[in-house]
Amino acid sequence: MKKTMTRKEKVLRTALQMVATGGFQGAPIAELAAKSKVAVGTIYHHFANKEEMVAAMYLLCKENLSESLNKAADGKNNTQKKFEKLWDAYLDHAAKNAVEFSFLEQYKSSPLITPAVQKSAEKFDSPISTFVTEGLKAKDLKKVESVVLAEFFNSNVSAAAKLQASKSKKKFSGKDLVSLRDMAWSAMKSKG
Amino acid sequence: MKKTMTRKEKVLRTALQMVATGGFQGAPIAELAAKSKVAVGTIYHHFANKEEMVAAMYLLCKENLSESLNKAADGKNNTQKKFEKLWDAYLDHAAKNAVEFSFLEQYKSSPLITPAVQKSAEKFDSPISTFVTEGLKAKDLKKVESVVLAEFFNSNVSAAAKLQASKSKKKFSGKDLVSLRDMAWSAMKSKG
Amino acid sequence: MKKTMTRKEKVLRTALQMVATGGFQGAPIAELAAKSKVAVGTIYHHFANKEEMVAAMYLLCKENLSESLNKAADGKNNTQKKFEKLWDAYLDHAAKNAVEFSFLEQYKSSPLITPAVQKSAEKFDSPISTFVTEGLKAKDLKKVESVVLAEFFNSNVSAAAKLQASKSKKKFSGKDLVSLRDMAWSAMKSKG
Amino acid sequence: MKKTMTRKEKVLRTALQMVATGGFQGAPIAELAAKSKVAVGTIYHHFANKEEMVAAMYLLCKENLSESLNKAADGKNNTQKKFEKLWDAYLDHAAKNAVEFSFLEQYKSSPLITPAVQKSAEKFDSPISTFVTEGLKAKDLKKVESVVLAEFFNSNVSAAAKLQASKSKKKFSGKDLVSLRDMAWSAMKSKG
DNA sequence: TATGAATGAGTGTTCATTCAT
DNA sequence: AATGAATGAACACTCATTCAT
Repeated sequence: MKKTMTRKEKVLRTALQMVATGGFQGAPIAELAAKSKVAVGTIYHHFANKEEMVAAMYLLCKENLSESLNKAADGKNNTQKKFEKLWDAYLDHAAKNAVEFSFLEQYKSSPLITPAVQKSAEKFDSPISTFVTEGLKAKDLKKVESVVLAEFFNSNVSAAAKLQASKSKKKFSGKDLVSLRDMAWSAMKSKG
Repeated sequence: MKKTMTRKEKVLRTALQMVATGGFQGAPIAELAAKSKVAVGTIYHHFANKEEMVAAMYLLCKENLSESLNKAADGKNNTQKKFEKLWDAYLDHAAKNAVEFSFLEQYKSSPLITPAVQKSAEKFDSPISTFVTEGLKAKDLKKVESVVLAEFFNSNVSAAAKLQASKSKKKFSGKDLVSLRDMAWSAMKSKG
Repeated sequence: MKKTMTRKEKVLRTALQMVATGGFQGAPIAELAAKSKVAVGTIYHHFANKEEMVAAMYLLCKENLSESLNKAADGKNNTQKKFEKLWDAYLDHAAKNAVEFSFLEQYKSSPLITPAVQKSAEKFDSPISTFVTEGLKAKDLKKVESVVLAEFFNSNVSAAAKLQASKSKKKFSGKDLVSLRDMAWSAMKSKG
Repeated sequence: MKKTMTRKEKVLRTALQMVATGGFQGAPIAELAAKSKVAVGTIYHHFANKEEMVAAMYLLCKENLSESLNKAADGKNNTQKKFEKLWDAYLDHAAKNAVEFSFLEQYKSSPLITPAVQKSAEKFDSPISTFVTEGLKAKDLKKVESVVLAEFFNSNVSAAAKLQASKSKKKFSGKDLVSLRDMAWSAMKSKG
C-alpha cells in the first residue's frame, strides 16, 4: 500500500483484502478498523454505513478495471484484434489485482448489490459496450442484441479469469486460457 | 409443497425459498424454523449446523438439476442435438425451479462452499462431462481440455439462465436466449 | 465395565466417566445416552430428571467409598492404627476409583448438591464418625467437637487424595503423602 | 458498590455476587448485563468471552486475599505468631468478603480453571509460601516439602473458612474454629 | 476530523425434557 | 420397558451503529 494513501483509501484497501480472504461475513467493521489502524468512528465519518462503503469498494474496482480496458481498447485495430486486446487486458488486470477481482465476483452475485449501485456503475461498462457497438457496425460480430453480446463477453472473460486464479491448484494451463479466448471469439464473430 | 414431505425436506424447501428471496443473511434459523412450522431444535436434530444444512441444500439442488440433464441426454442424438437438448433442459429446469437455481448461483460464488462439499457434489457433473467426453471422441468438439469445455458450457448456460430469470425486468427475449445457445455452440463445435 | 450391568448401572458408570472428564457441563443427556448405548427416553425411565440421576451417582460413590472404609475400620486396632488404616484405605480407594473420586470432588462443591441429598448421604459418613467417637472415648483424640474432628479428617484426606491424583504431573512423591498423614495425626491426637 | 467504579469493575462485582448466590449456571451473561446496568456488548468489550471474565474474577479475588494476607504477614513475629496471624487474617477476610470467598471455592474445584490461569494466579500465593520457607529455615516447621506444607495450610484454613461461613446454620462455634487452628499448628510445627 | 467505549437487537447453537410409537 | 424424533426456552456471542469526548 502506498504511503500517501488517505485514511479513506486505506480503509477501502483493507476492506477489499478482507472480503477477498473471508467473504462479506469475514469483514466486520471493528476488525476492519483495527487492521486499517483507524478508529471505528472514523470509518463512519467517511461512509454513511457499511452498505455505502461496500458500494464505494465496488465502484473503485469497476473504475480500475475500466481504466485497464480503456487502455487496451486504444489505438486502431480491427475488431478481432480489439477483442483479443480487451480479453487479455481483462485477464492481466485480474491477475494483478486478485483482491479486487475476488471482491467483484462476490459482490456481483450477492444480495447486497442494489439497482441504484448497479446503475451508477454502468458508466464503467463502456469499454465493452463500445467494442460491441463498433464491432456490430463493422459487421464483424454476430447480429445479436448488443447487450447480449456484451453479456456474453463479460461472463466468458470473467469465467476465464476465475480459472486463471485457480490455476495453481488445478490443471489449467495458459494454453487453456487461450483456447477459451478462441472459443469466445468463434462465438461472437459474424462469419465462419 | 407436498403433504408427504418429511420435516427434513420441509426445512430444506423452506430454506431454499428463503435464501432465494433474501440471500444467506435473510435466512436465520429461528425464522426458518417458524416458516417450516418446526422447532429450532428439530433443525439441529437433522443437521449438525447451518453450514451442513446449506451443504445439504446444495447437494439437493445439484442432484435435481443432474436428473433433469440426464433425462435430456438420453437417447441417440448427434453431438449438436445433444448439446441443444442439454442446454434447453438446463434453461427449462432453471425456469421451473427458480428457487433452486437462485440458491445455486448464490452458493457457488459464496465463501460458504468448501472443497469437501465441492468434491461430494462432483458426481452430479456427469451429464455435462459425459457429453463433452463423447463429443470429443466423435471429433465434434474443439480439441480443448475436457474440463475447459465443460466449464465453458456451464458458465454460458448458467449466464443464459440468469438472463432468462431477469427477462421480465429487462429487454431480453426468447430469441436472445437462442442466440446465446447458437453462440455457445459456435464456440464449442470443432469445425467451421 | 461388567457385562452383567443393568442399563441403569451402565448409564451411571458412563455418566461418572463423563463428569470426571469434562465436568457437569460435559455430560449432556443426549451424549450420555449415545455413549451408554441406550435411548434418551430410557434414561428418563430410570431417573425422574438429571438432578436425580446426579444424586444417584453421588449416593453410589459415597456408598462405595464407605464400604472401603468400613473394611479398613474392621478388626481390633488402637486409635492411631485405625487412623492410619482409614487414611490409607481412603487414598487407595481414591486411586483405584479415580473417576468416582473426581466426581465426588466436583459434586461436593457444586451448587447442585441439595440439603435433602446431603441428608440421605449422611449414613455413609459412619466409618469416620464412628472412628472419631471411639477415639474421643478412648481419649486418644483432642477434646474437640466430634463433627469438627470428622471434618478435619475428611478435608485433609481428600486434599491428600487430590495431590495423589495429580502426582504424575507435579512434584509430589509417596513420601509426601505419608508426611501429610503424619501431620494429620499430629493434629488429631490428644497429647504431645 | 462504590460509585466511582468503572463499568468493568461493576460487572466483575455483580458477577461475583451472582456466582456466589447461584453458581456458574446461575450467572448468564444477559442477566449479568441487566443487573450491572450495562449492555451485553459492553461485557464483551471488556472480556473476550465468559471464560476470560471468570478468570479475571478469579485473579481479582486472589489478589484481594493476597493483600489481606500480606498485611498480616508484616512485622516481626515468630513463626507460630505469624501462623496465627495469617490464619486469622484469612478467616477474617473470608468473613468480610463472603461473596469472593464463595466464588473462589467454586472456581477452584470446577473444570473451568485452566493451567494457564492457575499459572498466572501463582504470584498471589506468595504470603503463604514465604511463611513456609521462612518457617522451615528457622526450623520451626516440620521437615516436609514446602509445597506440601503450603498445601496443608491452604486446605485447612479454607476448610475452616467454609465452616465459619456455614456457622449460623450448623452447630459450629468460634471456639471450634480456634480448635481447628490449633490442630493445624500442631500438624505443622516441628517439635513436640 | 478522529476516537473507541458503549449499545442491544439479532444469530447460531445447546440441551433437559416430552411423547407417540 | 425402551426408543429417538421433536420441542423451545435459554444461552453465549456478534456486530453495525451511535455518541460523548
